[in-house]
Amino acid sequence: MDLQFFNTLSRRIETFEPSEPSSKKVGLYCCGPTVYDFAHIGNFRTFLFVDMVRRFLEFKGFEVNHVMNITDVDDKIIHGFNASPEKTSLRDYTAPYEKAFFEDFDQLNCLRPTSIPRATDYIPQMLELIGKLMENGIAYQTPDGSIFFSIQRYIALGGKYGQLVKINFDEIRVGERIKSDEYEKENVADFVLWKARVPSDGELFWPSPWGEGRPGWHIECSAMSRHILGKSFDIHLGGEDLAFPHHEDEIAQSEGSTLCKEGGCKPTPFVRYWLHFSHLLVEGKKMSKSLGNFYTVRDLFQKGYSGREVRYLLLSAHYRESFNFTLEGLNGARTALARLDECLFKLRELAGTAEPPGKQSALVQSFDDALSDDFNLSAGWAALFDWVRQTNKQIAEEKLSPADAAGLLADWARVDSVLAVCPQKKEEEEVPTEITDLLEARQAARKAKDFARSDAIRDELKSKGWVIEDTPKGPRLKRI
RNA sequence: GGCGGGGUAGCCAAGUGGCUAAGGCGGAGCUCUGCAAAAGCUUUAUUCACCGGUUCGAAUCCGGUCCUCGCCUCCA
Repeated sequence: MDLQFFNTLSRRIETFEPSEPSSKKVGLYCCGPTVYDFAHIGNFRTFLFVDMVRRFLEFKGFEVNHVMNITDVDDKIIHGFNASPEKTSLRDYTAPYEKAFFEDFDQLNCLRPTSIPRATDYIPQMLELIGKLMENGIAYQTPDGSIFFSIQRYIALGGKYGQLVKINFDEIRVGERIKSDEYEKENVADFVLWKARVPSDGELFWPSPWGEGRPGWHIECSAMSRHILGKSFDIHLGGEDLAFPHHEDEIAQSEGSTLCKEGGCKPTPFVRYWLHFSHLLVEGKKMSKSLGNFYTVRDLFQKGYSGREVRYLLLSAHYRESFNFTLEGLNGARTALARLDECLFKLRELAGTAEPPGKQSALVQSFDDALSDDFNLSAGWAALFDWVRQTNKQIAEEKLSPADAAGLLADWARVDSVLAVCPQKKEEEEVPTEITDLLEARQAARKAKDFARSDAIRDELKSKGWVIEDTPKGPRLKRI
């Protein structure tokens, strides 16, 4: 089954075809973190979905050029930097947040993007793009020195504004929802490409043909994506809130630069498919610090939850539906994954060193079908858990040969190349001799039918963090 | 005010015209066990916010009502 998903551009589900079908190469861009604070679980819902999309494209045999930018200059960063006691360099200020972001990123088992450009490394490319827009007469300078994008002139030259969101300019309530801007732009919806230097910026500014200043927010993504992926690429993803104005403005800047000032040129389409991810609710409410339902990923790690548990939960629902994140749900994730682990453990035990037969089970097919249908992860998980139940049954009935088990494990590996919830590294820690001694003592007590003593030892082990399961093959220790 | 999502079991969540309304958590029952288990199996919505309508047939389509969330401002 071909991959199909909802394209915000057409507002309908489309079959995905890369621009170069023969090469199977896919260019993918996602707006990355703004490094001024630790990323919260809402941010990571998006990054997790991006990772899932990338992994599934690879599962489908595509070769993905995955670009994720780092926004390391914006209002919040500038304010934070100027308020910080040691103003060494902007990079020194953002580096710890960037580092923390990737620690979280790795914990959640996200694959590193192919390229991770930083905004401040692409100022020349941004200036070049702004220059092109100035040349086309689409951008203009205000008396304070800032450069704005003129939506009116962009449209006059043949550009399309409002590709992602239907905009009715007459209905935008000026002053009520849109703050009257400190800059003197010609039109309400015009947006800034270059912000002229102001005293509060301190020492943070870059030179430009139009005076000292710093880039507007939207221009970085246009400049970086164009530089790395080209004027036109396949998929752009991000949170739903970014559709307007950020993504819309990216389109305007990028396509505007491909117009010609005399008019009559057709714009080169910026992106062929847009994917937007819905937001998260936490305990039924919008996440906010004042409500006390605001979690960074590290908060959850500190509460003892693992990356794979967070990953499972955040990836358990459909990407276009808002998802209600709860701690109760996270506990549920733990139980569900433990059941999966149990099944895999038994399969590994059974498979030993046997070779898989090489034929694919129904699991991979139904998983593929589920995700191919607009990334229906819920259906994907359902397929997986159906498989777990069936597998458990077959194990219990001793119907599986080692080769069968190896085959099932191979199918699982295929599915997990997308889900990525397999325990990272080898989490199987060494069992301390103290614990194995206790286990042996308990076995001796059981053999002597001294059950009071054996149960006491079991309780002691539990208090030390180990639980015993008596299986037909003997006792098994599990870490709590 | 404009635009766009939702309302499915105790909770989370698929399904968008027709087999028994997925799956996960929780609960219940059972099995293995000396007893247990964070082990396994089974079970758990005559019903899909409400009211009308279309249809042989609707959770799914149409009209209305109520509730809820998001975007239009920095925002995943």
